[in-house]
Amino acid sequence: MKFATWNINSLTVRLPQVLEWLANNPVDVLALQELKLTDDKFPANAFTQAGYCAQWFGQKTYNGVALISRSPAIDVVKNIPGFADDMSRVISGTFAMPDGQQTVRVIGGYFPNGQEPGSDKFEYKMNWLKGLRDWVRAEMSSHPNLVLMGDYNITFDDDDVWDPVALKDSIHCTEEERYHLRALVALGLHDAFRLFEQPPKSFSWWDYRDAGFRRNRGLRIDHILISNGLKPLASACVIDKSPRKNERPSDHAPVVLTLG
DNA sequence: ATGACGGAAGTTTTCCGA
Repeated sequence: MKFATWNINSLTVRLPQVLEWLANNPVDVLALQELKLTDDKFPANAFTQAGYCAQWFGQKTYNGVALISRSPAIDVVKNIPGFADDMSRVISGTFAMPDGQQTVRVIGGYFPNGQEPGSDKFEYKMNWLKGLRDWVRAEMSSHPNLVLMGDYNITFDDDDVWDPVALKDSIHCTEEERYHLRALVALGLHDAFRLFEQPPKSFSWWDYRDAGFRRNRGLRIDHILISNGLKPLASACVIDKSPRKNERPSDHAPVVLTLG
């Protein structure tokens, strides 16, 4: 099985790139973030014609998430039960596994940016992370096979940061954010990317400004966390920079996990 | 210290992202 997550920064702009990427990279479930469109504008037919099912949860201008999948999702939930939120940031669904017996619960998330430590948006990010964790804990108790993937907007450590000295304690790199990320892992999850040897300075996002990608000035903030039940099946996890060759790329690259 | 790039809304400028 293959799982992927990709913040595409406007599905309206990036739909052709998503379809091309799916044609070249068949996956079982692709989580998308930052659709930046309302539900009525979601291009469901384009995915159907490409042979994929889709579940989506959009919003005007900002946010918006979707799960694109080979087989249909069941038990789809939008946002975090128990955490009131007027932003569309989370979508989850359950999918059959190849053995036809087991299922896997997949949660796709667009974590809050947080803007700046000390800001109202940072406080919202912390509250959101606590709400997410309480819900994921409950989900894991009923789903031993669970994938939590998306744009986390948090780095794990200095290895995820192009200039850890200059960016120390700045947004995505604060100890408070990293505490919440470690607390998610402590539920019994694993950073799939670090289960494998990786090139140094591996990033999933680069600032559009100042030639960030060309100079590899980036952050690793898009993650795939997998439960203990799935860890023995993991065989590869990579960041795919190939969509950056497009004329108008997203500022994020897809992260792809292979099980089996 | 600031802006840089890109998208959206919506009108020449602002908000926001990371």
